[in-house]
Amino acid sequence: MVSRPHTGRRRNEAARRAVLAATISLLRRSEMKDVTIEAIAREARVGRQTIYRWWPSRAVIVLEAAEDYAEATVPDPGGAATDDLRTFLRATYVGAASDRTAPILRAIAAEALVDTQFADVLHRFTAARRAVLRSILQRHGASPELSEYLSDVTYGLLWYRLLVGHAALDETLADTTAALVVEAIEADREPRLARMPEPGLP
Amino acid sequence: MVSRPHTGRRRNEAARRAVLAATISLLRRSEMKDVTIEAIAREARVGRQTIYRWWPSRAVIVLEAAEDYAEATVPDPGGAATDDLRTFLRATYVGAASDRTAPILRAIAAEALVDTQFADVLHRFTAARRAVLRSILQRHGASPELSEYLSDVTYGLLWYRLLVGHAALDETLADTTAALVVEAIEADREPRLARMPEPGLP
Amino acid sequence: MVSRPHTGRRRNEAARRAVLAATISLLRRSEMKDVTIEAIAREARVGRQTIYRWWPSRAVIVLEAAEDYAEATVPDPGGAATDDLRTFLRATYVGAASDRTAPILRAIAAEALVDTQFADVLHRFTAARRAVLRSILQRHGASPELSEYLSDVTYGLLWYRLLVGHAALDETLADTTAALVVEAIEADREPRLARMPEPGLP
Amino acid sequence: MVSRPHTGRRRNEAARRAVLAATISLLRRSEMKDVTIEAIAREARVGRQTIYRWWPSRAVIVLEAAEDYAEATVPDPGGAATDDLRTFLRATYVGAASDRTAPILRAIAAEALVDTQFADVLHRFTAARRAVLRSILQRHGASPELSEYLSDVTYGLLWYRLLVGHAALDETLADTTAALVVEAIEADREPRLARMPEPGLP
DNA sequence: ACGTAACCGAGACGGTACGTCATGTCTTTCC
DNA sequence: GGAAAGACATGACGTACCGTCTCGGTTACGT
Repeated sequence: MVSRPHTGRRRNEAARRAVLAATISLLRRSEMKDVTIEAIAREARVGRQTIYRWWPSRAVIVLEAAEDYAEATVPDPGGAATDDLRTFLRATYVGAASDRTAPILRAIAAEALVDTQFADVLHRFTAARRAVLRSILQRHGASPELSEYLSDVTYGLLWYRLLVGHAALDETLADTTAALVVEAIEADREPRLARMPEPGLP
Repeated sequence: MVSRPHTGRRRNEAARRAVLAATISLLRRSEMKDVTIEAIAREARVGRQTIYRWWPSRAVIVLEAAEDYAEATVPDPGGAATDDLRTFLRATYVGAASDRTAPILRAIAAEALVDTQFADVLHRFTAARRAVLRSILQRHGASPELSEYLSDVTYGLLWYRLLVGHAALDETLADTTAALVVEAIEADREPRLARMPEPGLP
Repeated sequence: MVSRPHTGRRRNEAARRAVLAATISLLRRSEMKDVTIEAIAREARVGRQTIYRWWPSRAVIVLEAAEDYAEATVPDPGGAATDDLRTFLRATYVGAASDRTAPILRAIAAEALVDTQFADVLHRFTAARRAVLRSILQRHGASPELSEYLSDVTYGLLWYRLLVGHAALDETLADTTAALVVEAIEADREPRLARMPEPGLP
Repeated sequence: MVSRPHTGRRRNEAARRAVLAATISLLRRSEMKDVTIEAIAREARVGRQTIYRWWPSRAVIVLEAAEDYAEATVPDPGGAATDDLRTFLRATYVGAASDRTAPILRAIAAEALVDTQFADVLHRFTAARRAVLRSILQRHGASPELSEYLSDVTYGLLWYRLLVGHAALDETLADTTAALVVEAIEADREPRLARMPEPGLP
């Protein structure tokens, strides 16, 4: 006897999309603390149990919403443009800072700081981005170790301004950072001068 | 006529300290989401109303606890050691990453991401740190604009690793960053080569 | 088209009964001021929200508990026995004075005196009882107005002794009151003497 | 050695009067449940501790306020008018029902139902009133036992309407009750007819 | 006149109950 | 068997009073 491949109603794609859309919408309109599962279900006109059936936590909803959103709005993340570091950084910074995206990134960070199980969601999320940047940097001549470090520097700047909000994330910043990164790669290959002395020595 | 400056029982300093100590203790032992006002009151053996009387929100308790703690454990933040960039960065990174401090910093960031009114608390908190670093960088020869940028880079790295937790915040990282910063200052004064071409141009 | 009559989980009858039983139990064991919603929920092992969902106030819980209890313990309120006034009053007085019932009636009165919204709960509660007595009195020949007055007299005596507690509510009292009432009905129909001398009679 | 009779500041009579006046005022304006010690202190512009120093419970404040008030407003309770039953009942019912007095009587009853130690305050309070009425009834020819019973009937009616509030306490009611009482006294001396049969007998 | 003891107002303290909200689970009915 | 509706126990929220405990300041004796 052939085992039945599936019984019962299939997952309702409309409900899934309604939940993710409601999450994005709430994320933009409200503070994170008001993006409750209750509110998402209300907004999406969906049963609360439907959410619990398909997503293990609010964090994961937010993440999936963010990925869904990223996929829809950044159609070509791995295109030819990424060959050029400056273009990549400009797109990255400006995209992250946009009113549509920033609240989502901030929400993900907030959850990660509050909830352990969501911390590695953020871990994976950022790791994917760093991996892309690392490969670009290596194509620009950076060693694996250096590209690791420099992608932390690059994304650190992004998240820091996102977090603190004291200064803009714009194309100028992207260009400055691109220059810094290129400079660092070159310096790593042919050191300019004597390094700094050890602390405590004259 | 001067109205009476105070009537009635004075604020109990022991209760204040108990609340802050309980907050620090919970911050270290638990996830942020378990650091409820309820839990703080329980831990501090204090009436809940006493907390509401003196602190407007959980965020402010956490901040005050953090400041209280910083004051008690970092007795000399502006000492002679800060003359040396590398020493400063080592102390900053290692101190921030310590098991005692990291949870507090993370808690402050979490609140800032969730609560609008607390966001500028983080703003001021980080501004003070950047100001110190900026003055060090300027003593190392950086222009005001460059020191602004480089302190963002430096603290961005710190907060990024604090946030994502994918890599250590140690002395090696501090040294690498010190080198990057010094390199950037020098490059700003005597550019090494031709800059990168404009994107989109041949 | 008739809209859907109900969706979702039904009200849990066990929870309802548990709340009412807990209320009766607390009413007997404690002073009224200790019969808090908190305590009822604890005693009934029921969520506090469940109580707020179904009852608008503590007063209404107590009323429903009392009615539920009255229904369970006075199984035949409209039976043949009530044809006889004396039997009805004996049952009413002795029942009200019993250790099981008196605390409940006193508790209801206490709340009514303290809380406006509970006052009309007592209003309805007592009105139902007076209505029964009124119909008995009318079967005994009393006019509507007189039966209204006499049922106030009869229940007034009951509540007064319940309130002050200076004398018993027993069968002797019931009999005396039955006699008083019958006397009053007869006197209303054929005045004993020249009360106010009828015009035209000697 | 003779113990010192008193040292230190004397009790502030103004504060005492302010508390009692505030209590009477609140009793009239609010529900009993809003007459909190907090509210009394606020209204009287008096420290809360001053209340706790002199009065053991809210009930006692209410009682003292009531006595204070009665003394001030009912200068001659035992005048010649009490010779006449109807006049006495009219004054009693209308006085009790007045907007100034009813809230106070209700408050006393409420406390008596809730607080055991205050129950006999109500006991004594009502006993004094019944004693007056009893002596009037005996002057109208009632036996001691009958006058006991009839004064319960008379005051029962009063308190019942005060408690339930479903009907007025006015001069008509007083007259009707006076007639009922007179009728009962006469019937007790020369029974009209055969009494009712024992319940349960054929 | 001066000490000192008790009173006064104000108000902080640890508690407890309030009524509301969101959580994650369970149940019912419809599709 | 998926989905919407909605009841369930739980527990934190922020508020109001409770009764107690300081506080400075104010009387009003007794020396």
